[in-house]
Amino acid sequence: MPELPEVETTVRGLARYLDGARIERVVLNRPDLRRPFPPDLVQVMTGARVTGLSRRAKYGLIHLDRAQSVIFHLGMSGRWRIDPEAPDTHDHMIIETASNRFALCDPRRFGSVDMVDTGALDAWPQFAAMGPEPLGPDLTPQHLKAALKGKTQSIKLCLLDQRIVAGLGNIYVCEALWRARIHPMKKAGKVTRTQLARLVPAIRDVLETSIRDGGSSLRDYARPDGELGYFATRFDVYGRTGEVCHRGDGGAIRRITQGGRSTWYCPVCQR
DNA sequence: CGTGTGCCCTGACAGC
DNA sequence: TGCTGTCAGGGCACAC
Repeated sequence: MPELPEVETTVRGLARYLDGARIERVVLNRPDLRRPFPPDLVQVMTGARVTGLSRRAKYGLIHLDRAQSVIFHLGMSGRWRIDPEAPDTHDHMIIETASNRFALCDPRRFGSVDMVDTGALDAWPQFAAMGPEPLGPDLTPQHLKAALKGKTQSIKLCLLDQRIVAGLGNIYVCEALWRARIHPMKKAGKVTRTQLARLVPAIRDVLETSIRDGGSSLRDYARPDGELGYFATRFDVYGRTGEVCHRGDGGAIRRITQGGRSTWYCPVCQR
């Protein structure tokens, strides 16, 4: 169930075992996920040393000493299992080092694995079109004002657009809009400067809080059974249909559909 | 161009 | 117990 905080947690967890290690064996249990696996993936990875791991938006990157980076996306249901005790039907890619085994498990197969020249990562089409990292210095109220100018689409759908901000998903858009007290149906071009000034720190805070919670579950990540422990955040709106707003305004959380996906919000405090 | 819709896939759960 | 329908944290192709 990966959004940015889960991908960040995953990358940090993987790095503890994989960074600096030599990949001894790679096994693909099927030819593809969303896309076919790169044809030379196994050949390039086998024998390579991992020089580092990083994250861009919801993508995790495994950098190799062969000027190539393996880029994984966890889709809706992907996760890495470290040292699993038993195989899973949906373990699609297995990586082995001298000390560990890593299984990329993704039942719905909405994820992907790509391989790109490390020097050309910024030019990789999926990255080239992306907006700023929400936790980086380039996400500012000014950036949002310019990117949303004239947009008649709802602010909710615009924030899910990776070209405007890279890495926000359904949960954290709902949560950030609640924190910033912005109605999800509001036309993006009409969101005020005052609201945008609240929205930027709201986005940062909710992501940072979740990463901290995810970070606390890194202990679970390293459990002998290899199960990935997801953070357990208490959401303010996500999935809370009919429950009372945590702001104390007496509002009942409402669920609507936008772009075919659910949105939750408080009709009292979000305007 | 911007915007809206449907689909990719499996599993969990509610209701009958 | 099994069936059916709905929904799920994402992204893309396609139609207008």
